[in-house]
Amino acid sequence: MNWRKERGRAERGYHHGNLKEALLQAALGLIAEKGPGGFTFADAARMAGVSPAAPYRHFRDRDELLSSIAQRGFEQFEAQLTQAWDDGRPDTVSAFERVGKAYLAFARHEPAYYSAMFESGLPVDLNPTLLAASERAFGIIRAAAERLAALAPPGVARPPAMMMALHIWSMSHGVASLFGRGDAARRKLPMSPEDLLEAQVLIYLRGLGFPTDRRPPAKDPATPPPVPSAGAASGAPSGPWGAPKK
Amino acid sequence: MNWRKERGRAERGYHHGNLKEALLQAALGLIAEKGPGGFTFADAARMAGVSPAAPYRHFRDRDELLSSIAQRGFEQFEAQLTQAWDDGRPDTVSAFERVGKAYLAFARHEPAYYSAMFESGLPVDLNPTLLAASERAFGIIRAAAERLAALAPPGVARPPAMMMALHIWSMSHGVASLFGRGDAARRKLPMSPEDLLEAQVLIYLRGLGFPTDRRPPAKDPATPPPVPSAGAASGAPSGPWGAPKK
DNA sequence: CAGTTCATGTGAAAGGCTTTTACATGAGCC
DNA sequence: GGCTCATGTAAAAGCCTTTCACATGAACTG
Repeated sequence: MNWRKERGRAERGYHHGNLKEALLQAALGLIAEKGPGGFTFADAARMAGVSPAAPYRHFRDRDELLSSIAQRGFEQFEAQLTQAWDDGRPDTVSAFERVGKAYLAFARHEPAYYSAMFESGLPVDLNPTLLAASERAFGIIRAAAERLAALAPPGVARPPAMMMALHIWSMSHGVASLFGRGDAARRKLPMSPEDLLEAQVLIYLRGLGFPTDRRPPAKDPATPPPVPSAGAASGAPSGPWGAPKK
Repeated sequence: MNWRKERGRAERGYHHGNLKEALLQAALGLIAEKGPGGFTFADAARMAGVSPAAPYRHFRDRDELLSSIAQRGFEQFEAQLTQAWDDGRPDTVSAFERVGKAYLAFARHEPAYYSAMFESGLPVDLNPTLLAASERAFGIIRAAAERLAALAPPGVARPPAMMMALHIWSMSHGVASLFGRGDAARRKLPMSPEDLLEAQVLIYLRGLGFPTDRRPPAKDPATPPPVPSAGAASGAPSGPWGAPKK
């Protein structure tokens, strides 16, 4: 993948040859460890072994670099969600839950992208390219919600898919933002973010009339389906429920 | 309240007299308009009419000022939630929903506090005072959840209150972060954040077995209770549901 | 009331970051 | 070989943060 960086600039020659990419990678690393506010244009340049002015040949300013990272983040995000959704296979409900897990997994494993996308203060709405990428990612959730809504129990009126999608997005984003990051600066939980979100989504779907006590073909015995509303100490590997720990 | 600021420094004399407070207010304004990252220690000093070094007599550094704002924010937040909860009057469910609305109202009307609290990248967990304030605020939600859990329908097993509280917090925070801010840099919605959250919470509660189709004493005819799961074009003043607007 | 003390503010300076501008280098192309 | 243009450099201006020695004056003390 990288084939000619990270060498003393003596061997590098005057031209870097891959600076734009090197800057993006450097910035990604810096954001991961110091947050989107702590990242510095000059630092990225230093890390790539070029002068502080060199990055301006590739990005108008610091914000444009940040936008590029957010852009790329939304693209990867969309790819992850698409893969998780897998067009609803093997069944809509379990694929839907996979999407939720993928959301959390992205926030956890790509904190730098996630920060750039959602916490950098970038005006997403004012950047058409970025906005489009963001909407493509949300589109996956909406498509999934549409398929799910079509499955709504026969008797009841069908829930609006757009609303469902927004609800699912809010839940995922809320859990991810408050508890889902790998970094230390988050709150302690009596259960994993994944379990928290899964229970929440199941309760929500049940509220829409979906039968969620399904325990389908038991295709994966390694992950016992949690009992969302009641059973208390279910499969959660963490501490017991109601311990306030205050 | 303020009684001797905002005058040419000629009249002010050598000592400001109220600098700490003035700095907090200035910072609050700056954060509101430029985000927690855009706010500058020097700007706050200038706005208060003192030299750039003066703030260091009141805050160890820029981060401590930010922490103070977050701290104050959590305190106000707690107060708002407490008032909204009103110890569960007149009935637990409607008080509960008022808490959700108060969460959104805070995010919307106090964007500067909200940013400092949740988006400034401050390590809340590492600041005991801040952590305590944050937990006091969350405590209101937890207390409300506990009262609500106690009301769970008789037949079913009682849902864990802590989990409910975390779910409600996630939903509120997700909606507020994604759609709830007054500033421009957020996404468009086919409905108000308030309606979106209310529907979500109602569906969630129904999923836990609560009867949510209650239409109580109709104490306030001005706000028609939305039909959460179905009826589509309910009382929402915005556009129709399913219009993707893509 | 005079004198002292100490919190609070000032000015200057060091060091870093951002961004611009003129100039240097060399890769790709006749 | 010589041109051209993308890419990098050096230097400089301007702003921010933070520190340090020093100034001011409000409050206390006798």
